[in-house]
Amino acid sequence: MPTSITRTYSRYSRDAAALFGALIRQARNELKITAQELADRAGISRGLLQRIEKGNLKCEIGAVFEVAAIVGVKLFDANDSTMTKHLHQTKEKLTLLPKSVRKKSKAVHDDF
Amino acid sequence: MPTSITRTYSRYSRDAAALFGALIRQARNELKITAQELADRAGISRGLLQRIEKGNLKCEIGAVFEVAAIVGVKLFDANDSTMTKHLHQTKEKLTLLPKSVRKKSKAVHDDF
DNA sequence: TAAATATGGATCATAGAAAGACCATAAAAC
DNA sequence: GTTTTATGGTCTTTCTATGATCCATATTTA
Repeated sequence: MPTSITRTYSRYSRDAAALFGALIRQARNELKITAQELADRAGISRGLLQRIEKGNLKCEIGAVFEVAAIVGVKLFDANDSTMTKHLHQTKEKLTLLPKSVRKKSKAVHDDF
Repeated sequence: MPTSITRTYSRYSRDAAALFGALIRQARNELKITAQELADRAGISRGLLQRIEKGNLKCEIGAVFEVAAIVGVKLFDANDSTMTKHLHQTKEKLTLLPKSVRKKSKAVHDDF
């Protein structure tokens, strides 16, 4: 076997993903929609949704975010501390937020 | 071209990933470590770190969480509202958290 | 200034994630 | 009870994200 690349994950990453998945599943159950329906709405397969809800770390983050957004589990809520805490300090991030579009001074340095 | 499956993402997912990547980059700059060094520590390539910092949604969530944890950008902080808010309501999630390990009543229904 | 280092981006091969079946069991609905 | 329906898991194929390597441009250091 030619060097299979087994990635290691920290405890924190595993816990975070597991909890995030559990939140999604809980929200889905409260909404009373089936796994198949949620998967369809997110544009993913039911199998992938299963892995997301189990906290599998080898899922693309886009799929996870989509599912989470649909059922209403959002990491980044406008009035939530997790993000806003970090937000008020820097200027770099302003270019990223949809609301405040800054005009660049001279050349294009940001590629977002 | 035989039907490439182009996935679509919601506005929210794109913004969340972009902001998350920006937070990582900001934290890395404040720590004054190079992209290569952070990538090495996370066990990923520099190219992947670049994409994470740019908010690319097609990255595995495990890699994103690892990087975030290293530089100290944590979605799920113990005393942070984003997670704890949802946490105090359900019992299902308790099996997931490292601290509170419940003993199952009879058979093994949970596979975590 | 020049030399060294860091970053952005592009290309390519491949390990592996995702889709799409499948089946078995579990849970609802009847 | 029976009949749907939902879920968990496995397997195979398709597709793509990742790592590696390259180069160009910034940025830093001497």
